[in-house]
Amino acid sequence: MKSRVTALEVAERAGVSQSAVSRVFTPGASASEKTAAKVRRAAMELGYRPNILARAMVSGKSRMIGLLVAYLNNQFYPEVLEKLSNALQAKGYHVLVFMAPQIAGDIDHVIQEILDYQVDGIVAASVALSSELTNRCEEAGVPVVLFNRAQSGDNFSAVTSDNVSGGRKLAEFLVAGGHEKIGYIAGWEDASTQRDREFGFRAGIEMAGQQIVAREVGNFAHLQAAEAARRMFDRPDHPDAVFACNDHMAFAVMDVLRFELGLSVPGDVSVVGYDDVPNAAWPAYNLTTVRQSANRMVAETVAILVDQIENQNKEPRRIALDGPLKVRGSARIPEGWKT
Amino acid sequence: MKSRVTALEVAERAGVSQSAVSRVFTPGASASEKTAAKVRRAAMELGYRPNILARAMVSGKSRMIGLLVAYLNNQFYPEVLEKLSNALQAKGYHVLVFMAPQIAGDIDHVIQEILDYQVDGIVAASVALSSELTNRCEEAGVPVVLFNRAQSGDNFSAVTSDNVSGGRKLAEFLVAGGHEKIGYIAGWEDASTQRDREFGFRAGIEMAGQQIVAREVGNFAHLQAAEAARRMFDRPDHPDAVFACNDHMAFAVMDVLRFELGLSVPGDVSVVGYDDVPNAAWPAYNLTTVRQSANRMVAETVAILVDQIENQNKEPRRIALDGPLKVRGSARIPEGWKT
DNA sequence: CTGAAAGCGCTTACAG
DNA sequence: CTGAAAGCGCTTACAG
Repeated sequence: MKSRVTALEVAERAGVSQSAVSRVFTPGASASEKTAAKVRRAAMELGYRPNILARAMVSGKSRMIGLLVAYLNNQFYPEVLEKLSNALQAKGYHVLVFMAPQIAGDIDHVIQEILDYQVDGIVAASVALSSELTNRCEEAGVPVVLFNRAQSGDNFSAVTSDNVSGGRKLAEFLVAGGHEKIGYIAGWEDASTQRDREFGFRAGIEMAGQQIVAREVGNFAHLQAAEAARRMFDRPDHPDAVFACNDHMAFAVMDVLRFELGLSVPGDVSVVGYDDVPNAAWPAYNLTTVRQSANRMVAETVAILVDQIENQNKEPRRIALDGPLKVRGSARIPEGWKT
Repeated sequence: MKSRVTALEVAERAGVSQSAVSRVFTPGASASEKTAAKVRRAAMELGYRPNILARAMVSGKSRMIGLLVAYLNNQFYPEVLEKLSNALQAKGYHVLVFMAPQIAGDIDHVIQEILDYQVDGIVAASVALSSELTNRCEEAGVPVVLFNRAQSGDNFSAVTSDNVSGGRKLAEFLVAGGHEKIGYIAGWEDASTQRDREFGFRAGIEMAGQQIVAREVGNFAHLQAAEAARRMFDRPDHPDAVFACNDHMAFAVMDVLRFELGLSVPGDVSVVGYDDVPNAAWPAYNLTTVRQSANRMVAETVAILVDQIENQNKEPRRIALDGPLKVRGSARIPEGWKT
């Protein structure tokens, strides 16, 4: 193991100064074509590549973005990670991944660790940050984007879909389908997505003069959603429709209804979800849901991050993207609602 | 944005030298309890945390592991990423993620980028590396572990399941189930997992005096697997059983059989897969498969990596973990095979 | 355009 | 145990 080639070695071989080597490898720096050629030649022969960490030290830019993520078993997040990583890669950044701890209090530690790596920005997916933490990030000059989670406070940006509107659309759809006993399976109660989707859903139901007749908590988890479905549906007077707060839970609900309780979906019960993960379109589920575009959310996230990093723009931005209803066979489809 | 607190500032406030501060924050370094107390106090008051990048420069250890990954839409990989990240986090390392480009030739560039970040090790999941690249990594003293892919060459480690044995088990299972027209849907032909699983599967089939009667290529992709299923089954003399080279493809195959071609699974056709991703156990699919334990594979990967990094152990290791057959309802179950 | 010098924030021999 | 000094591999004013 011979250690890495250094800029100084390249400089010596090319017969120029270390500064010259640096300039040739720094886009936009001034170097004559003649010098550049000599340097590039020597670098090639020696197999030289600049040490990004050293560059980061002096420039103060690590070109790393910290990503804090939970719920990787929910298909939405792998998609987000893939797209985020690709979009960032295209801009010369890379993602340093941190799994969010189960205990909310431990999240602060992890954010500190992320900061220790001198990342240029942070994306926090589906986690809440204490205001103390967002303050620390602000002091450190590290922009933070909350992804798929909103939160009060004003020193960070947030990108979500319009969860209230999405919830309302689902309510209107179920009401139009003639349902009169509508249930709701909640996500994690502290999550803004859970609260907003439920708020919009209830608003839509109440607008039609109805009430939600049953409510259980599934905490965005497969097993807990299945339990919730059992409690809600293993009884004669069960609802005739249910909104599971995300697709990931809706799949568990559909499986319980069909394979444990012998109920037909959508014959006996209409099921709808939220996210439109790839699975939702698979025939086995064919789930009616609200599309939350990972593509668009990631694009907004990257745009905000890069703007804040490269233009020192300190203005936090809140984005709530509208998501269309995807009407599919897991629910009774009212006349004229087919998409 | 006030810039970060430095060790020197802490030293001044604590009335000690910069070296003393460094020692207090370096596990195992010698500092008196008295000094340590003063330093810790000053650090706390100032909100000091060591700059990991600066530490990395002088120590030569970045505590970052580069992960090159493709196929994030295959549920196996999010699970791997989550577990790998957690296991590494527990050892004080973190994962820098790079998405593998579609074009095989571009993979070399990406590995170079990974190396530029001075990672302490590399995990390449489901991608092949040119021997030139593994040589570069070796020269740079960066251990490489191929994950879920084997390859000839001798300067890197590899962790897989025993794909040959797994393929054979599936063949024996299908033969025992009385199937006489067995088909195979291949993954990406260049992948060692594809080759090994097919090899084992064929061996098992031939051991029973049979031959594979149909073969199509699904390239490990959902859409292409669906196409492959259509070609194979949209005809009267279709196979009575099929092995899709991974679960991700098997789901697509099952959906096509049931919802497009009106075939019953397992009534008309038995379907088996490989991986045992979470979805496989869901009632909608209930897929018979070979368990490839992300947990165990990740544990081996981390053990190898950490050993090579921390003990300068240069010995490459190849691990092929045995995976049990998970017998489930997507296939006709022979007497006594229920697990 | 180019080079010598300083410095990014640490750690690590080396003396004491 | 502790401090002064050197150095990790770069970039960036500063002169020329």
